[in-house]
Amino acid sequence: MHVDADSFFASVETRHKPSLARTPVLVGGAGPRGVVATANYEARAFGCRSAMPMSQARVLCPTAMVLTPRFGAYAAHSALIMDTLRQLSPLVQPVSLDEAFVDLAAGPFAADPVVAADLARRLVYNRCGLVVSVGLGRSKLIAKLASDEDKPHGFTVVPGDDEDEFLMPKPVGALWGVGPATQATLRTLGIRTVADLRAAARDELVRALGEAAGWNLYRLARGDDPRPVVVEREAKSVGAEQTFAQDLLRWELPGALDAVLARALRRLARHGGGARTVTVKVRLSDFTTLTRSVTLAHPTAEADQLREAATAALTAAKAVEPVRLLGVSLSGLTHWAQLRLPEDATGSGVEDPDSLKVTTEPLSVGTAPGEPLPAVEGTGSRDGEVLDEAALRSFADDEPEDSDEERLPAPLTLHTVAVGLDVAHPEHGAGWVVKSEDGHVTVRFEGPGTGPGPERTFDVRREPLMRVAPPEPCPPPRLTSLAGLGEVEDLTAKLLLPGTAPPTP
DNA sequence: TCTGGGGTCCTAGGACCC
DNA sequence: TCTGGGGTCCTAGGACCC
Repeated sequence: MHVDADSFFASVETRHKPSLARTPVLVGGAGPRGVVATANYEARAFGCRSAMPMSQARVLCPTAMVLTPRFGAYAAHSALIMDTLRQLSPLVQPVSLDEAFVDLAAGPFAADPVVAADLARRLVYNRCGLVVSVGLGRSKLIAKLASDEDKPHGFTVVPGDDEDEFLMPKPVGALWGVGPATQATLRTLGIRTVADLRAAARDELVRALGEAAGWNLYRLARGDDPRPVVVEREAKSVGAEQTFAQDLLRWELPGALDAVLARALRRLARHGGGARTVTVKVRLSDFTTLTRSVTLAHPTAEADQLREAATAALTAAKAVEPVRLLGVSLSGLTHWAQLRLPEDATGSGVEDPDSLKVTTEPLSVGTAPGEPLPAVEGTGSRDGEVLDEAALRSFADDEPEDSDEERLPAPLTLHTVAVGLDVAHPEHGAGWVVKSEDGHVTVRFEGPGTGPGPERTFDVRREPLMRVAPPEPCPPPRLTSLAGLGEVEDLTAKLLLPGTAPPTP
């Protein structure tokens, strides 16, 4: 089963902001260089799409409400959706915040996949008011295409016998892994549909697309997709990047690199352990993109070492100003990290790992490679150079971004205010920022449990407004029925969780 | 209208090793 | 004496996904 929440970010927004129901909503970067992350269906009617420059979307749909993303709220809803799916089978593979594969054969519904799929959409709706599309098939390929088939609120079952009929007419671009470039290449071969693809010779595909992609498409065109549902995968890299509202000049680069690196380091700290390779990405104003990487002799979690490597990589890129984007990616991740060694042992250019081993103390007692390390701090380094949340925060302080980690509640300032954020007023209660204009913030006081609420405008220099955490996911005002699912009703009763109202007939 | 940010995977070339 | 074949690791770029 493949489950996909419909226009996920936008749906969470309208769930929390009842006054926006049935009106166009765009979620994404509201700044000059933002793009649309999600447009709801009302906005799509005007031609707005994901990945479109926000400036363009605003022209297409001037009446749309443009909201800054609230990742905390999306993560909470995502967790609830995934939890719900795990009640149908232990084998759940989240693909992103809003999407997951479920191996129903591994759960109690092995014999009733259709019931499970129906249950999935109803349970998710009743627990948080979000609508999902589900697809059922014998493979990930088919299930994913099936969930795409008639969204929103789709429910498509493709029995094994119908796979060819379902697959053949689809454009090749519908297949996972076939983007614009591959489509263009295939078009030169006269291949537009999966049927065309199936008629192509394997060697021809491999010649045109390379070993991996050619083989892959050859098999997918035949409905041959043995990929299993995998519950957990190790992260291979963590990183951060930022497109600046205005291009940076050369003298601004070191400071900007530090700030981006700080965010990457925070993610590394969350992952636990160290990294061996630092890759710096530079996008120039003409959009040409360069990457330069530095690989260390040993994985490390030390900010100084990683910063040194990042600086070296940036220098190697020989970037010419103006610079539009800077990024830092840390790869070669381990769950353990090399501590700083005495000066004489760490002289640059030490390449032979064995020569270092003698002086290397065990990193953290009782933690083997592969075992997650709770935190890097406190591993015994004396110079305090090991990653430390507080220290890192201190040099990333000037960043208004990263609201996802900010501690809430916090006073709303003109620096942190953005349309869509959750706020609270001591008298009027909880609401969200509708507008912010020269010191005056307009708030609409409503939430997932209220109807459309009233608007009020405040002078934030006088009136105390607090930024608060988003509302918790909660059942919608009207639940959908779980009746009519036959013998499984007993089971569904068991699956209903505390806090979820009983089904209405 | 002027192009986000988090990732994964693949390819090709070069260095290096046996 | 005039050039094999296996492999790994690293780097840069690019395609792709949501």
